Amino acid sequence: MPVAKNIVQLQQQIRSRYDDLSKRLQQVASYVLDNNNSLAFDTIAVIATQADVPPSTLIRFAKAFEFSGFNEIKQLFRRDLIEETASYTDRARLLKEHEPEQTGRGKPLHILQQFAQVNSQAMHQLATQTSQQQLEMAVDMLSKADNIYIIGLRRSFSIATYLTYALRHAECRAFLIDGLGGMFNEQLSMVGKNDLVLSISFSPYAEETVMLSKAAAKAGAQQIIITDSQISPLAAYSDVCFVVNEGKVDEFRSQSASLCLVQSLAVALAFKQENTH
Amino acid sequence: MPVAKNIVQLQQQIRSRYDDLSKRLQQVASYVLDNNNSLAFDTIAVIATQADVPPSTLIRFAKAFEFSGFNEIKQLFRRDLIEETASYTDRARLLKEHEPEQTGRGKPLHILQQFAQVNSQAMHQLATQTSQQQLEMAVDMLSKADNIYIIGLRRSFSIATYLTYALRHAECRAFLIDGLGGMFNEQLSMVGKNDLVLSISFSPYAEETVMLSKAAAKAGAQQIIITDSQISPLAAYSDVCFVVNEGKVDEFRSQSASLCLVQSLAVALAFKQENTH
DNA sequence: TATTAAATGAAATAAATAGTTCATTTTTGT
DNA sequence: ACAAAAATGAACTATTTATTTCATTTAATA
Repeated sequence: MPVAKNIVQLQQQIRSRYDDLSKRLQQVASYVLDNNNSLAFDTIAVIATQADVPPSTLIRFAKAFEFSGFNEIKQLFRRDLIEETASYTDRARLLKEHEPEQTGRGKPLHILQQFAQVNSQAMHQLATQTSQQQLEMAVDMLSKADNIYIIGLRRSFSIATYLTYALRHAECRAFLIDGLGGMFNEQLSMVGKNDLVLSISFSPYAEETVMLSKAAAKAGAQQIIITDSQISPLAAYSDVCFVVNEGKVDEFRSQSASLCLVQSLAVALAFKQENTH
Repeated sequence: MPVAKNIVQLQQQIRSRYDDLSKRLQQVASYVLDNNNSLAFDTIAVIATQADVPPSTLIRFAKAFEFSGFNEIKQLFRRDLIEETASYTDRARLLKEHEPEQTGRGKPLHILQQFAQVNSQAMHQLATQTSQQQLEMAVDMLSKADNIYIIGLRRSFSIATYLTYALRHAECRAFLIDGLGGMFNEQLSMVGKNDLVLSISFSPYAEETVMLSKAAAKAGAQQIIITDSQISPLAAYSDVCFVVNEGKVDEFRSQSASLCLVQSLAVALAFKQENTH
């Protein structure tokens, strides 16, 4: 019997061997099967107390399943928790540690696989960390605004571009602030009281985006912000602020989660319009 | 100021005092705000490395916020994670059991979850169905081209936009064909023999994109195509053709997989340039 | 720019946590 | 019921992890 590589395997092994274990080891087994969170977080001493066995029994249990110590079992549970909820950064680090030169570092396919992995993770995080309330508020604001001005420069420009396209398809008066013809100021000055500004900006935050945010605040317009950190300079001006944890490969940040968020907003808005007309 | 009793309180305190903190303490602050899971799981040594500060700074940070040590902060995040995962597991179970009206069909969060889900799958598919050979050939062609012309209209415009941005950062002569000022024909006619055209087009295929493809073929330029079907009208002209299977929610197609592909190409190219110079 | 205070980081120390040992108890087979 | 073997638990040791210290650097003040 090989040593278990993840929780599911371990649980299977425990169940299949349960009847052959000694009394104390059964106690441990049943605790291990029922208390995932405790295993991930508590110390051996605490776990031993909870399971009502001496600490050494835990180590014996681990060794009975071919581990070098109980800590390896705890690691298993930790990693599982991380995979369920973790920020992609944690994930990526784990990947790098556990998956050395498989596809070949720097090779295109390897890069693609890393991005795919990291994006997939970021998607999950986005879905779990975004609240219904934020979303509904944002959609509501979008649906009530006279005009919607969208700004996102440099890296964020493509996201802004897409959102503008999508909102137009939801029959919104959406305008992309692109600075075309050097007309940033002219475009910025259009924002009025019943309008809404949606800014997308990641570190390093573009000057113009921050300026628009200020201008919008002054004009009394509502604001939705999509950014990458709680302490983003934009967060201060926002009515609704989405902090998106994008994945990255080496130093290259992905965009996928932001794109997903933006598209979800547009589609949710489309649904809403449909139901109210 | 009383000591924070939970994550939300702590985050508020950090944000409000951020500007008054020293440089290193700000580094820690920003890491603490953005890496919940790392804080729950990693040791001080690991966190210090990730935040790029010495361990002692973490303890100083904790003390600046009235904790007795950094471990108290870690406890805060652990407790929060336990609560969060418990409720997430519950929610996930409920979702599966009551599929229909639980999160609410058409509700923003439900839409976001669906998109996150299908995108995550699409990522996986992309990573497994794309071949090393295609990718390497594409990267090679990109690195050798005199000029790179990129076209993608309507829905694909944002992807084209992003690729242009990314290639410019990899020090490529990349040009976005955007039809600005009604100059499609003028832009198209620039394509020469040693140039490369990268077209992105999904059904329904934009006329201009197909035209460019033909023009490029006539001019003897190389072509990379990103599309959604083997029988796309573009596939015929391509030297390398990526068929991307995007996810969709109801009738709304996602874009994330294409974005991921495009970014991987750009990063792979950047790596290649770096290694050859 | 000289002086002092604040911030920083490397290395040492303290605390905690995990794992080992061995004497004792319990079980098993005859 | 009696070895012999297996299981058990208390106390000990080793290891890892958190915290403190202090010499050095950086920034502020006069």
